[in-house]
Amino acid sequence: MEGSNQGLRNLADVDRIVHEPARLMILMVLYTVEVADFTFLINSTELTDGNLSSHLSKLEAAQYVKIEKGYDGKRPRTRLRLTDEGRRAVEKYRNTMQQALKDL
Amino acid sequence: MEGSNQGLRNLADVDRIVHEPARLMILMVLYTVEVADFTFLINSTELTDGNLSSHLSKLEAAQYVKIEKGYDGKRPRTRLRLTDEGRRAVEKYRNTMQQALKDL
DNA sequence: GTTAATTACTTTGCAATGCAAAGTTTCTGG
DNA sequence: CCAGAAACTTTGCATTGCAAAGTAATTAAC
Repeated sequence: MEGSNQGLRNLADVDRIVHEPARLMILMVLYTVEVADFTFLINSTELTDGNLSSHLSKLEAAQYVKIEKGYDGKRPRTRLRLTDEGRRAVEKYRNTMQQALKDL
Repeated sequence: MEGSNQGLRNLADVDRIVHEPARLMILMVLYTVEVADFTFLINSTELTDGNLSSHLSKLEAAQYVKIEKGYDGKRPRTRLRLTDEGRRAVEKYRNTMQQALKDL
């Protein structure tokens, strides 16, 4: 078997997009609810609107979330959901971190 | 009981000193071996000497590791070890992350 | 014995990042 | 009307992590 520091080595290249706490919170919410709007994410993560917006842009650029802009009547309503790639990234991240922390 | 997003909320203020992958690797090594020298840490983390040095300085500034400079014959030898505070920080970090990732 | 290379670090330079604050646009209440 | 509020986006800036360069002492080569 490999040495017990295998989990440790994997930390060197964790996905920084996912690793950032604010984004991990966003991703965790989207992982479980499947679709959420901007306001819901503010409430569940307690991020400021500015930070939520910029993190969502990063997640979109990484192709981890899809941003669907629409309207609820006349008010803008943005809906967010994980892409398949985003879902895989979250799962990979979870495995990496759990493995690393397990034998710590 | 609290909602299941309690673990999520705790992510908002994870200890960034510990959260940084390079430093987490260093801390994990020191957590298990109790004392290590600079060269050993280069080998076990595969960080470059420059990065190891600067991360160790940060960990020292945070009072998470103690840097003991000495000599092995004529060659300089720096020994690193976790402080009690550093050990507690690692344990707290592990708990926070495991809790957050558990129900993801 | 002088030069070259290695060891063991530290410091510097810089592009990228996260957060707060300011800005924008549309809507609603009095 | 017009003063906020809602729903975002953009800007500004201090902080960071990494790579590359620098330093100082030691050993190796010739």
